Amino acid sequence: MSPGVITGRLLAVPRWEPDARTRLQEAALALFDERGFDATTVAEIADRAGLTKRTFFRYFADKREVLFWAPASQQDPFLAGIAAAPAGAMALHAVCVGLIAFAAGLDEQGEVGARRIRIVRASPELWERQLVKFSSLAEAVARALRNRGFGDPAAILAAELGIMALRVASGRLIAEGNQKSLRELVDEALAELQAIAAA
Amino acid sequence: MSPGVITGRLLAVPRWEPDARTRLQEAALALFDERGFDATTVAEIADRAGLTKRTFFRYFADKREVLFWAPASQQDPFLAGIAAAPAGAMALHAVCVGLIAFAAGLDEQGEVGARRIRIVRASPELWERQLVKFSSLAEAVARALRNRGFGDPAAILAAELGIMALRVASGRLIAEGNQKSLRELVDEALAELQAIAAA
DNA sequence: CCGTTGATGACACCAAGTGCTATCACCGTA
DNA sequence: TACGGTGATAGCACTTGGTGTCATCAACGG
Repeated sequence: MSPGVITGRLLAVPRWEPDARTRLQEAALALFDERGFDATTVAEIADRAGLTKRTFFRYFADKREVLFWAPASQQDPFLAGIAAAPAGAMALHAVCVGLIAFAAGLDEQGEVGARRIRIVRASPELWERQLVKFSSLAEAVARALRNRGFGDPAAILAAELGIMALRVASGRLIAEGNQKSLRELVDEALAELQAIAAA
Repeated sequence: MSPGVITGRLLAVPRWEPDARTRLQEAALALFDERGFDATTVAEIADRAGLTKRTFFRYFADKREVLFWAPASQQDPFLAGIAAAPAGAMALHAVCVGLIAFAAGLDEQGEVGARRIRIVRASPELWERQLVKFSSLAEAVARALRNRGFGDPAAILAAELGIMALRVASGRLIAEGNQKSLRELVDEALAELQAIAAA
């Protein structure tokens, strides 16, 4: 924050616009929405963001990742919810607490989040990647459960059950045309799950 | 089976060796095992099978599919098991019957099946595709349950629960170094699942 | 004033995947 | 026997995803 820095930032034209990563994500979301994922090339995305193909691949490992990249903090509500669950709770109950907080966080993204989901469901390639994301989220949840002292069959299975509810709920989000929030749908899926598995 | 046909088949050198698809699959399995998935090109696979890259893509939609393609009849034990479950059974019980038959079928593939699983787990790209296969198997199971008259929350969730047990079991198959058969591991996973979800 | 750092551009390159055309054994038929 | 249709393949050009490498040049520190 020295005067020199301020002068440089305010008077000189910066060599590059800031937030390259965000610009790339916005450009990709817009183009995928207009033309579809397959009909959009990486060069076009980079172009709209005022960058080059090579720079795109410095920020995202591949073309699909641009739609999935998120700061690691997006998982925080989930993991915090697990950590905050009452001490004597069962593993699955801790997962429910975290999952509901997580779903509420996604609901807050509003229209951008909904467009994202629609684009992902429209492309088999993107849906494939979405499944990977669900799967690694399940692994993160299982780790969080182990940190709370749960043993291994319980930790893995409770994590997978929670993510399964999330997957089912996000499937219904499209089918039901946004009548309900993701949070409500997750609630429903969890309740149905208990009813079926207990039988 | 006319004489003309037999003469042609026995005396003339056939223009192409038969079973191109199988040859491609065997070549791919061998090369992936030797060098790994990434270090193997489609041209090399086709070459070892005595074909060309272009022909490879006539049989398989992409490089990964060569490891996953299977005659649709491989799912038959699963679906038949669901159809054969006792009339009054709950959805999840029908899924258990089919799932165990399916796992037993995979166990019969022996060493080839085990190599396949090892190769798939070694490559993130292939694991991504495996998740898709699990997911579409879940959809097929849900359809079979609907055909038996189960309603929709129950059909989808029971199907997902069964596939989840399969996924967990196949994960342990690697971790435990083939001590147990997939069928045994599926049994265990299903039992643990009930214990956790019922709580 | 000078050397370092870091984000970017520029370029060449490889491999996946596709569209199109040519080939030629096989098969049925006149 | 001759002839035309069929189907699996080769061959080739082309687009695109993705990577390795080097050059550039503002900002920063001494």
